[in-house]
Amino acid sequence: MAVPVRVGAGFPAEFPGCTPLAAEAAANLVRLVSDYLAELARRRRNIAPLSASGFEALAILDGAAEPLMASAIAERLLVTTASITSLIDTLAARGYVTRAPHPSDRRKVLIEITDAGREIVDRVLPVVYRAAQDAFGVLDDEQLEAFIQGATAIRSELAAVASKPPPTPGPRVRPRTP
Amino acid sequence: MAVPVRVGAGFPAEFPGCTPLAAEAAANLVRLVSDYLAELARRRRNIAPLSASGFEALAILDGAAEPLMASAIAERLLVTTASITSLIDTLAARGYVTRAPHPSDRRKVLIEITDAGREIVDRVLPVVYRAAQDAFGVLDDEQLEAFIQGATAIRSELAAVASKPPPTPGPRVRPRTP
DNA sequence: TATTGTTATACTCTATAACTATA
DNA sequence: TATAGTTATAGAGTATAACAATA
Repeated sequence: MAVPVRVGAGFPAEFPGCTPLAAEAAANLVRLVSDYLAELARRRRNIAPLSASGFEALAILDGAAEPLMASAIAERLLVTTASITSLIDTLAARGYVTRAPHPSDRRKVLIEITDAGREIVDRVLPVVYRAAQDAFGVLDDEQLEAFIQGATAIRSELAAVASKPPPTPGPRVRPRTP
Repeated sequence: MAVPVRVGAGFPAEFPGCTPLAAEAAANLVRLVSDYLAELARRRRNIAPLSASGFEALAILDGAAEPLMASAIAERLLVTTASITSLIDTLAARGYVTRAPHPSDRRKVLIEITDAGREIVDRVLPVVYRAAQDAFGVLDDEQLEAFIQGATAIRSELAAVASKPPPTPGPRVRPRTP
């Protein structure tokens, strides 16, 4: 039985700018997602020796239902085009994608998923969603909807602060050590 | 304004084993934590050129209030002792920790945080908790407590399934593409 | 023999910068 | 000049395996 991550009694004195509940919610969610992603990786490992980005790129290509430019995949994965090149190299070497020239603009390369690649997606997606159900299915619909709404509200706030310079909070009030 | 990640209308037919809300809650929380960690990394970058593991190791040493064995840090960070060696190398090169021989067992090495290391912790912790407050402070206490309890319940379930062999879910019912 | 830590090595992921070839 | 992609290079992070020193 897992136990919540909690801050100590001295926390409000040490960090007056943050409520214990905000710090605890952040810590518990980071732990949860870390554990969840580890379980996902464990279940995926039996399917193919691909990185999370590799599986995700295949799922993107499968969902697009048409070949995509390398830069389109880079955008969705939030990585540089240079990083995509080596990722595509790996996927192509395993036979999961092919490169084809763009018909009208010869600078561009179209990435197309192969049948073997689609088979990987067909096997991976049920595993991913089975894990989601196994884990998050312990909550009821109302709780899940509250998670979704809460997560969205926090992400909105994060998007707002991400464009500002990082704030310089007040100093830590280091507890005296006896 | 961020928008919730939602699955499509065809989801229940395609993945009968998973409810849309479970899949959506998982996706939204992964996105949230990813965004949150990115914001944390952005704010930490102004303090010292250290990795997340580096900051965490310093915080562990600071919190322990006494020198720790290398293996103790490895345990808490969930990495091998070989990985800790190079992490400690980095921290020692920057003057944030020192290695000292264990007084009675000469196989062991005690890692001690320096004043410079403590200064880093003193500057990093307020930034971390300020970010937690900025982001999670948009929810009220009741919502935050629900997050903490829900995250703990899910982590318990994850701990339970982690020891079992990964399940092999039913096949995906691929939607017909026109 | 078992334990602690280090070294050697390798692999993945990602980034920046310079480059090619188009447009 | 600008764009799409590749190559070259580098660095972080982590792992496994072999090893040395010590218990």
